[in-house]
Amino acid sequence: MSYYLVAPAKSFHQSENLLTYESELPLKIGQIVEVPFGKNTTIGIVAGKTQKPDFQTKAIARILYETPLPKHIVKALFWLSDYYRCPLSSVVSAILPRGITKSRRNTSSALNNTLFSPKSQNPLSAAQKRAISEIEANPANTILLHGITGSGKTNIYIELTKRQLAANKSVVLLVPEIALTSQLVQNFQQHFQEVILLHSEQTESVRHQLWQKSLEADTPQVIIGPRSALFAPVKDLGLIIIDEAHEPAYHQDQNPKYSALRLASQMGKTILGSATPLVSDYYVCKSHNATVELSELAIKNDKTTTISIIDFKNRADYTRSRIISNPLIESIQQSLNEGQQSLIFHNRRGTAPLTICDKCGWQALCENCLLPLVLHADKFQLHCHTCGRSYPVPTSCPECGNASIHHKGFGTKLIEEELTKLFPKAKIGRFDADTASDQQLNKVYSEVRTGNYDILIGTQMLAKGFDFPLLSTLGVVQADAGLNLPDFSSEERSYQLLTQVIGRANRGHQNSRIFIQTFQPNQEIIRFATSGKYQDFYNYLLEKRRLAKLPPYTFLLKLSLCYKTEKATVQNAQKLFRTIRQTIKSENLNQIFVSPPMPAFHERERSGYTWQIVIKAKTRKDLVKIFDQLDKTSYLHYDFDPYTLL
DNA sequence: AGCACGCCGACT
DNA sequence: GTCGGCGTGCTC
Repeated sequence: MSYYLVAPAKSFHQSENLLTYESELPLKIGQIVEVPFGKNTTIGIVAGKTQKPDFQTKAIARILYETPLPKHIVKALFWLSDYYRCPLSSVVSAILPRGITKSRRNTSSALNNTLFSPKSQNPLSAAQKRAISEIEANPANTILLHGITGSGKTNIYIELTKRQLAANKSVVLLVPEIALTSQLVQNFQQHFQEVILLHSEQTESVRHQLWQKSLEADTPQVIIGPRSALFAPVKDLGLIIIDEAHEPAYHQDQNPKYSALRLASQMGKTILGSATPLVSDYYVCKSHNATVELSELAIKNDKTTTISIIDFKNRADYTRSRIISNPLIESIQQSLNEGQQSLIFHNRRGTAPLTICDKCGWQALCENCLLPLVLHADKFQLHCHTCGRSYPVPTSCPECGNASIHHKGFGTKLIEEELTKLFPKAKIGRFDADTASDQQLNKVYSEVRTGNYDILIGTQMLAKGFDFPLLSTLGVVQADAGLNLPDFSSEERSYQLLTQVIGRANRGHQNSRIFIQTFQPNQEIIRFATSGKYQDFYNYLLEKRRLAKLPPYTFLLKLSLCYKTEKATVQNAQKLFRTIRQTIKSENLNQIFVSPPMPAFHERERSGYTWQIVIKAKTRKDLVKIFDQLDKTSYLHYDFDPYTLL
């Protein structure tokens, strides 16, 4: 009889806790087994052999797969639960596909998701060749490929992948969202026969079968998918490529909370591709001499682009419309006359984001979240964009009874109304989460591309990955929207978004005119994004981070407490705060900065009250030390290296 | 984490 | 009483 340590998919809070089971058959590390657990059974991953313990053991029920998980996946299992202090069970559940115990009927058509149509690769430019040899010569494990939009990062990914396959190694390519990057996906499918595409619209059965296919394959694989594609059990993982590595989609915000960038770096050689890297990632890679710059356009471009910044406060520019400036209107007209497209970008859905009473100051808030409700005039409803509830539009104030209800601010639906009035003959299309929920995202995508539209209105959905060959006018309605959120990453996200939007017009198809409307025309971020100078932005933000003791100069831990009542929340938050201070004192820790408890930005989410405490530390080790001494209850939520503090 | 259990204050 | 909210213990 042998004894094995098993990491179960259920219910253990402490990360080191493995369970011991007995087995007649020999087991291999990484094998997936079904084991008895309490009154039920669960699945688990074999973690190692052990001695007979001094307690009664139960026998392993069965081996689910003969083939064990590859080493890099087993390593990821323990690294994740240790680094992020999350339950081992939550990691096991994330690594294994849903419904792994079920047997699947083989529907091979669903599995053949590749559309291999061999196509010769565009020849590599000199700059691309140089970038590839720099990457290959660099001994660092994680390399940041900093390449502007249109510099041809895709070509580099394809070449690196070819070389890995030739060496019999597998490649995992992470993309933020499959639908929006489908040009990249199509390019890969044209070059590689073995591509396995993973995405959120696949059924449990298809995902399970694709997982099994890569577990049992004996040839190297190319996997394309979202952050969870890192858990594809490929043999001989040679390279992980993370495209648009600055995207928030690479941070999972439910347990196991993790950053796909950090995890990838632990699993193997990693390339981070981005035009606008996160300053923390750039800083870390730079300090390891692991950045590769690609600043030349792949295709020479003789078209001109002009950028005008238009002050929202200068009302003389807004005589024809309250929200679309005269120069932008004139440019749209010119594009219409010349049979070209205009793109109007605004990152706020709905008609109006505030509904208030002018007499008594009452404001329409969601009963659930206490956040402002957004008017959707076409449906004649108020919507909560946080929890999705909808309410009727009040005609008189529920507080004072006066009929002085007003809707303030503007969203994409109001912009659509406005443009329809200004250009009654133009074909106008609005693309945001409201239109995408009706239709499929992919359908929206093809509609935009084949586009019979004269004017496109959209949120950040349209800012990413789309190529508009006919675009000659680009308007950003309010570039400083979202810039002043009380969060350390809001400037960085505004910069990224604005850079991406501007990139839509900079593709060299047409001479194009860009109009940036803003209340803050001299704000640094707006200046850096419109001038396209990443280094200036980087230096500016890095200095701010240093002064504010924020990443990359410190590590962050966000603790939040959520109870049903405000009283319980505040009391427990204060108790938590005292415990933290005591730990710092008794452990004699230095350079730790603890914020006092404060209401979270989304204070009322999950129909409870949330307060939070943020700890900054010079070393991550100290953060872990403090965390490990706290009483863990199900009311305490925690996030190491949080992406935002909201 | 998720579940069972038992304790406690608040309310019909 | 009894119900909702909360703390505690348990899982090889």
